Amino acid sequence: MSQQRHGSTPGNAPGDRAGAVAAFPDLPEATIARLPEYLRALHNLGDTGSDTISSEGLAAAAGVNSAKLRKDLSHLGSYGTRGVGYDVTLLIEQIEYVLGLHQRRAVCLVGLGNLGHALAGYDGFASRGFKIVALFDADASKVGEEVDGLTVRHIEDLGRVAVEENIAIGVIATPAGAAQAVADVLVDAGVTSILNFAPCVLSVPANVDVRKVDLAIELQILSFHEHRKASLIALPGGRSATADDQEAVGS
Amino acid sequence: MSQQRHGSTPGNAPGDRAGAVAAFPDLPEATIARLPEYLRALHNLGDTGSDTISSEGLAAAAGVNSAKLRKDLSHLGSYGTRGVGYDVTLLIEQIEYVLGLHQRRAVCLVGLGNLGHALAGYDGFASRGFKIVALFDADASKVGEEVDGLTVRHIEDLGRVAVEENIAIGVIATPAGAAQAVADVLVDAGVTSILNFAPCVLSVPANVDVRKVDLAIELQILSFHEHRKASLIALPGGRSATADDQEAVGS
DNA sequence: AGGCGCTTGTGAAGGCGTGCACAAATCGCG
DNA sequence: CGCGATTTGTGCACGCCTTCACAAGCGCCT
Ligand SMILES: NC(=O)c1ccc[n+]([C@@H]2O[C@H](COP(=O)([O-])OP(=O)(O)OC[C@H]3O[C@@H](n4cnc5c(N)ncnc54)[C@H](O)[C@@H]3O)[C@@H](O)[C@H]2O)c1
Ligand SMILES: NC(=O)c1ccc[n+]([C@@H]2O[C@H](COP(=O)([O-])OP(=O)(O)OC[C@H]3O[C@@H](n4cnc5c(N)ncnc54)[C@H](O)[C@@H]3O)[C@@H](O)[C@H]2O)c1
Repeated sequence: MSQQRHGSTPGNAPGDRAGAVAAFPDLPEATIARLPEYLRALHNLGDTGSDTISSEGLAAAAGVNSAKLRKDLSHLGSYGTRGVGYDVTLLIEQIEYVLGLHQRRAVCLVGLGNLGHALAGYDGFASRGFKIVALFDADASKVGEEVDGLTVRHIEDLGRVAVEENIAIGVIATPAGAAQAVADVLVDAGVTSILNFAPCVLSVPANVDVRKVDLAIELQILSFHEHRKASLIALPGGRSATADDQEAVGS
Repeated sequence: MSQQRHGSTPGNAPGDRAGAVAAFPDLPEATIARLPEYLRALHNLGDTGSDTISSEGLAAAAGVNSAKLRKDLSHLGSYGTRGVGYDVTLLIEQIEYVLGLHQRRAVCLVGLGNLGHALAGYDGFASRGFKIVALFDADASKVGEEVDGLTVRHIEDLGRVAVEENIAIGVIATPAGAAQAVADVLVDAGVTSILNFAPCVLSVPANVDVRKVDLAIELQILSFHEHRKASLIALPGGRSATADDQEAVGS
């Protein structure tokens, strides 16, 4: 993960694709994580009339502080007009370009169980710049099954198909025990981004990015806050009179 | 959200439930988010022999820095032995107590579409201290359906059932357009923690915690890194010779 | 043309989180 | 009983991120 900094050429507009292979402003990770939120808010706003949006308005729609929003957007090079706001369509274009959404990314999904089926049928992929191009499973009884227009293939074919379809992102929806093995297969096939739904840590080469979605972690964080809230609040309001350090569910 | 610090009474073991209503060490959010990871790693290690685990070993299993792990654990009050490590079962007990997992939390799920069905059938809830006690949907054709041992109820009944079952956590798996309305219903019913799968921001009172899981955001973050990697790397190794600023998917 | 109100972009300050490096503590063994 | 090996707990420094506050810039109205 080499870093690269360049103070010059701030005008890196989506229009001038000529020298577009050039370097990237190295955005803070925190900013990158928020750009998709801004993008969604912009798309929602796009329908509702106005051509421009103020940082205050967009920040409200995205649920963040307006100063933060301005700083985030300033990192990708000033596309607002003082006294007016940001041009909605231009800003959408700019953010989509930075996120690499100007090209449709090929995604494969591994593991067609409970969760895998839901993901395969999810239209949120296509509507946001991604396309599921292949489904894989190890279970012979699943291979050949047709899911949402795609035929489930055996995981052994992953290496070949990944190259054919130029797959960049792999989604793992297998049990935790199989996840590392699947990750290895994906890495061998040249996939450099992995989204992992299995509750386990994956070890991959440094050039591969892994993000994980763990339902249990989210719930446990919420549980902590419940616990804290219940232990701090004495008994004002609501039905919280029931002591927290007792049974919550019937049995 | 008042803060409270106490240097005394470091022995706040999960055993002495007598004065357990007392204050909480105000843990950093970042630490809280990692505790579930440690817990999972500990459970995995629990089966494999040894009674104690070193910070180095546990850190490796959880995929974090060992210094970070020690600092995290130190926040909940020193349960390790110098020269030896941490007692596995004791540490599990302690973390589970801090996370409020000593009691089983009642969870309800709203929206039994594609994703909702997968979540309802997920065994990762029960195995980690949660219990789905009710399912809700607005679609009359879904109400009455039996899913994984529970009957889908109409969302109008949510208020009543939430009190009956003492529901603390609500999971939203409806389309984005309905999510805010569902959140309002949950809040009115006294639910103070929400896990939101719909791609939208929810506005709730300050005492309600919301966490969101957004697939599209995760993918777009990965997409950004793909874009960056492709624009930085010239053409060494792999099959990355294909220019990034071109088509990725067939059409 | 000039002034006024509005909004962006950013300097600076403060807070939070991370990781190093080491002192303190404990165990096992001779 | 003492010593060395080992591992925890933490002081400290550094960097990232957030937030405030305000100057600079832009458009509109008179
Ligand atoms: N179901 C949910 O709502 C949910 C929610 C959050 C996380 N998860 C996690 O997602 C993962 C999948 O959950 P699920 O409920 O769909 O499980 P599942 O058992 O229903 O499905 C797992 C699928 O993976 C396939 N598989 C197993 N080993 C494989 C391998 N080596 N290569 C390819 N495919 C393989 C199986 O054949 C099966 O089809 C689990 O790790 C689970 O913890 C599930
Ligand atoms: N399917 C996935 O894999 C997936 C992944 C990530 C996020 N999501 C998100 O999760 C949500 C659900 O996705 P889905 O694919 O299951 O959609 P879906 O359309 O299949 O299911 C939505 C369900 O919500 C119910 N519903 C609608 N309005 C309601 C209301 N006011 N009260 C109660 N129930 C109501 C509908 O009757 C339906 O059963 C969406 O917001 C989607 O963006 C889905």
